[in-house]
Amino acid sequence: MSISDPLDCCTPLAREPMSAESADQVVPMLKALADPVRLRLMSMVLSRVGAEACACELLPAFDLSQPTISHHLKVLHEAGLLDRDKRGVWVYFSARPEAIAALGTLFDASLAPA
Amino acid sequence: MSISDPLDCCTPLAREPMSAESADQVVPMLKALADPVRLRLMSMVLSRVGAEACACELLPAFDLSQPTISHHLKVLHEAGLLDRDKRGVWVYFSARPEAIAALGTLFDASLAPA
DNA sequence: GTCAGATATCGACATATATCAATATTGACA
DNA sequence: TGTCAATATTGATATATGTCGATATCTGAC
Repeated sequence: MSISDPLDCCTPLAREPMSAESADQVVPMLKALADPVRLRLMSMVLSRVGAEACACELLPAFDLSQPTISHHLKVLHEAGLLDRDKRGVWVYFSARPEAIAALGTLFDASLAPA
Repeated sequence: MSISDPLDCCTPLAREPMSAESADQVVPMLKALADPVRLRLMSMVLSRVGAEACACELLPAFDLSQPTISHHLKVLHEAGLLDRDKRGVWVYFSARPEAIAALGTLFDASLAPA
């Protein structure tokens, strides 16, 4: 499974009209975050020291089934937003700083034309 | 129709675990941008001087029907990302800088815990 | 008032998605 | 080997969404 590299895709939206190809690269990340559960999962992981959290800690924060949380974590992983590391029985997810940085760049308004 | 105010909803994802209520406020904006056509529309508007563009200029950039583009612009408007101004027969859409700024803040990685 | 052009709405359809229950897989350990 | 606990996958279902054609609405010009 190929995880897209978020680094070479993101210039500020205001810099120039985004091409269809660039949009297709960024949209999967935005789609992944455009869900309240996944946005909170991402925030929970990012808030941890080291930006890493065990799936076993994330699950009880939601009133959702284990398969549903597992599905959402998979979506975030496949979008390139979370790395997955299995240690024994537990799985740890860590945020990919480049992905967050890329989105920060995307919405950087400083380059907007006057 | 009430357009959500994007200003009072966005702290960096990494600052603290986002509440369900905050997520529900931000997600509509992310949903609106999580589509390649809408992301490009937003970029096209933001790239213009004054961050404003006529619908008549946006339509021919896509190989899509006029109702489809009109629908996408409406989604961006209802998400609070675009303002709508009818001048005569033409409709001009302008970006709401606060909305972009709010998203920039959301993905500001500078506050991530070590 | 009538016409033409710009934009919006409606209704329909195909596809995508969020969720769950049931089940499978994986790994630690007795 | 067998069991238990953590996680993933599967299959099903209800809902949301992107798109179009047809039509409606709005506005300026004649």
